[in-house]
Amino acid sequence: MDTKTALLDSAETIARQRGFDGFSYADLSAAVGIRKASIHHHFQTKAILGQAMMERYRISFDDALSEVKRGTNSAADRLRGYVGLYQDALQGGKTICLCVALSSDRNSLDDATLNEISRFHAMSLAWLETLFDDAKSDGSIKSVMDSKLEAAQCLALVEGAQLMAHAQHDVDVFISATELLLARVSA
Amino acid sequence: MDTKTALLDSAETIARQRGFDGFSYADLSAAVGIRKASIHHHFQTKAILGQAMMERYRISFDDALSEVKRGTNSAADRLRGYVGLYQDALQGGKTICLCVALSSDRNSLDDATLNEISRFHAMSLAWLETLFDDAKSDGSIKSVMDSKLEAAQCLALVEGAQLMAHAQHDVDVFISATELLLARVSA
DNA sequence: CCATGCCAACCTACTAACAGGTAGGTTTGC
DNA sequence: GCAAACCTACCTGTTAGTAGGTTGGCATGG
Repeated sequence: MDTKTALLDSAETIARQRGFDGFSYADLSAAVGIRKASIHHHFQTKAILGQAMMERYRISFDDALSEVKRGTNSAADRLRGYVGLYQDALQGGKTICLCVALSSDRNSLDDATLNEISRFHAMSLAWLETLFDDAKSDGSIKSVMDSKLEAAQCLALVEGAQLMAHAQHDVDVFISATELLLARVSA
Repeated sequence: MDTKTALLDSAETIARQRGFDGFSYADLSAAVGIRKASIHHHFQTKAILGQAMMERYRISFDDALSEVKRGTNSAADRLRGYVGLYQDALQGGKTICLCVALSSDRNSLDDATLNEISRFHAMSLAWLETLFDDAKSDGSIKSVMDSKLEAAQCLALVEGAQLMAHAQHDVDVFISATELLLARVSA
């Protein structure tokens, strides 16, 4: 496999378990099998690696969202798919969404990476807003209020649920926290 | 002021801005005005300091919750007070709840501190569950479902809203994310 | 077809800064 | 005179990052 991709893969895996400050070039070196110094050949600084990692994550998450949209018919199903993405990302409580993981260590990130996080949020909010707009039309989600606010609430909820579930290494925490949201569609 | 208290104050302030990995004994030394080595006289290890910090935070938050309960008459007012606590803790987006801050760096925490985080969650959930139980009686919050689930959802929401608001250093993100929750009481 | 040059990819060996923590001595106030 | 509180000076390990050399494959020109 391409070394650069392997580095991004390992960095993402560890970052999603331990945060941005939680992985070092030494960790990556061990995981990928090249010397620490050689990593700098692919990513000159950790900041550059961080940005590349977050950018790739945002794009692949965007793809996943498109996939959810393509594979569902109602807004309700789409919401189930969305929450499912976050639940899957938990992997039993051991890992979290990269965006949540990096948000925590915001002080060690450079502006470019922070900007990627903002773009991730904006992308998610726009996707959710469309979802709730559609829900108003197809009536598949109960008592939808302002779509923008529904989107903001929904994103904060899944991110917070992930954070808590990860803190306790228990996916049930996530399930409980999102149950009422999903109850608005499954009744 | 008591040096030990000053150390806890500084540690909490920095931890709430930058996380547990985000502050060092050197930082505390500079903030409090004693030498790095002297800090070990008060807190032998950083793990001990972390636990003491989280324990103190949990207790003082418990007090704040009691205060909210004492100062309000309806479940609705209590919920407003609760969300207000989290919004105040943001201080414009610069700091977050210590529990959210430490949850992020869970891998650098020892078991005692993780346990404090669990106790914080349990305490919050119990308090919120009572709140929603009372809301069912006094009818001051719209369409309350299962109280346990409402509590889990509410806690995840405010923690997630804090995380996002902090990531973007913008308190409005918190306000948007919690607006619909508060709309259930202010209508 | 082979010599030359070139460059990406990797290496060893190092640095300066910083982390948490320790050993052991000094100050200060009851 | 004793102990809590603080100090200087140090240690070991880890961090991101750098300097500079080696390797191996590919393209070009004779």
